[in-house]
Amino acid sequence: MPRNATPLKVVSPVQTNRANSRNVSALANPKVVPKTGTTQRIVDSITNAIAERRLMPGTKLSEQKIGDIFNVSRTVVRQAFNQLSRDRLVVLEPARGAFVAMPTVEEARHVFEVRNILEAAVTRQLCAVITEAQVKELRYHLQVEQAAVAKAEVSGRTRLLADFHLVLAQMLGNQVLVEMLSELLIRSSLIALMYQSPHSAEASLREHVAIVDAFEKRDVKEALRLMSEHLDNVRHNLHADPHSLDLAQILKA
Amino acid sequence: MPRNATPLKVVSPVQTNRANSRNVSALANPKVVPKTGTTQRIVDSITNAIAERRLMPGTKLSEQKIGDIFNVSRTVVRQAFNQLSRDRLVVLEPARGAFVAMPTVEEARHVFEVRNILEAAVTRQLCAVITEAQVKELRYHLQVEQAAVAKAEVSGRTRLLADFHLVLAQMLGNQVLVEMLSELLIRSSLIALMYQSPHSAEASLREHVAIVDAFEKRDVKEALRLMSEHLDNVRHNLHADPHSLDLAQILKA
DNA sequence: AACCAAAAAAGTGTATACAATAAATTCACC
DNA sequence: GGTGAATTTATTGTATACACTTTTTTGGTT
Repeated sequence: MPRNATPLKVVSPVQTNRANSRNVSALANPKVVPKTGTTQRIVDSITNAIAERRLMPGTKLSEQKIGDIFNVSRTVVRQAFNQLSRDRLVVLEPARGAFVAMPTVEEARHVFEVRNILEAAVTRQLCAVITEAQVKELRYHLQVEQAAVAKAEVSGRTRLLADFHLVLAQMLGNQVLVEMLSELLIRSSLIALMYQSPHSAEASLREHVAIVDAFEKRDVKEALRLMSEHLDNVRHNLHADPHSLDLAQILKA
Repeated sequence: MPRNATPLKVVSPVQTNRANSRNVSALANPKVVPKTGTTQRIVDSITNAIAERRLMPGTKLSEQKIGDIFNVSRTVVRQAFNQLSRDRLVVLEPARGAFVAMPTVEEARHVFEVRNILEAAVTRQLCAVITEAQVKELRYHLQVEQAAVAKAEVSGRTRLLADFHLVLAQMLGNQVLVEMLSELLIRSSLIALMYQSPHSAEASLREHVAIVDAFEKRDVKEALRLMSEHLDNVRHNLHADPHSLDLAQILKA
């Protein structure tokens, strides 16, 4: 599928970028390596890059280039790719390499359906047990979202808006649930990116506020309705044609 | 946590076991290698071994030994371990190695809670759209389960009983849902194994039959009740003390 | 100039080598 | 004889080498 792969061009690798120097540091400073999760750092970096729209769907990820950027060997990069492919953020084509995933409309629908199932359950359960302190915590989160939206901070904004849903799940104290929802949220952001949801950040934020209001009133019925509506709004505003994005990109070049 | 690891002893590796011959075949027959998913074969093999109770929780998995068994290098084994750790079937301890996971009681509770959420949704949705043909398919599956339970076929039986739940999800046609539930089912079998659920296979089968009956009558309310009860039965029969298993094993040796 | 075949280049798949860390053993000492 | 530090052994973490596959380039032909 990713036949027409856009060339790799990571915008900002977060890293001390003395790249294209092929492992000189290995001997230069033998003890400076952080040692804790070099492979995880790569996974996080690429995950962030995708979530923050710096890496476009279909982009080919070369093992050598990524390895050079992070000053590690292909072995480590390959491990990172394997993790990312388990998260469905990249697809591994045998003997061809790793590409940023391009979810189909069907897959997108399925992801949102499962999100709906999980988040409805979260809403129902949380409404029954939420405390005053937790409501305050949510209000604070909304303030942070507000700030990000106001500043037109595109990169962090998507992240923050998704985080809202994660915070709700975390309040139930079920780690398994949090992990699964987390995976779905990351995939959702990739989907939103591919199908360029026109659902504005402002609208999302408004809906989040309404949901917290319902939580505060312990109004389960209302909370469920709002949450379902919120997800529907995001889902239904997806363009059916993913190529609208690709073509725009291609025409620029 | 897996300080006291039982020594590795895979019962039947399914494989042409000319093991402990360190990659002689690499030159001997250069084209005979199946090429398609050598790493996946290892993942499946270990997954099966865990699900069928041939590999006990806490068992240390040595890269070299596994590699010798399958006649591959540690590189491939390591990839397999990474996948397995994403499925939570093995835990990777830095610089110490891979161990078959030992889920805590808390984790077990969380897994069953999420299963409950997902399977309730499956039951509700499927009840609304299930066809005659699908009911027949379920009846057939019950027959296969029956046969496995009757033959006291311990290894395949657990697998089959879990498969029932997966088939239900598959009938909704949502691949994302199937994958997530699949992960939870594998973890459930590991949990059942660790905490030695006394819930008998016969009881599970009876409950499956009752659930299909409710499906046939399109009785959503009844189906939901039965499914929830079924999961509760499995969950509540878990022993709180996982060491009962470990000690029994240790005392034998 | 367009098209196809063959050669070259680049990139992935796996094995192996070596360094770093943890486990096991030895041996001295109490 | 038991305990603990030091050494030895085993095992994991990472880099690199090489085989094989895919992609690109090149050069000849229509």
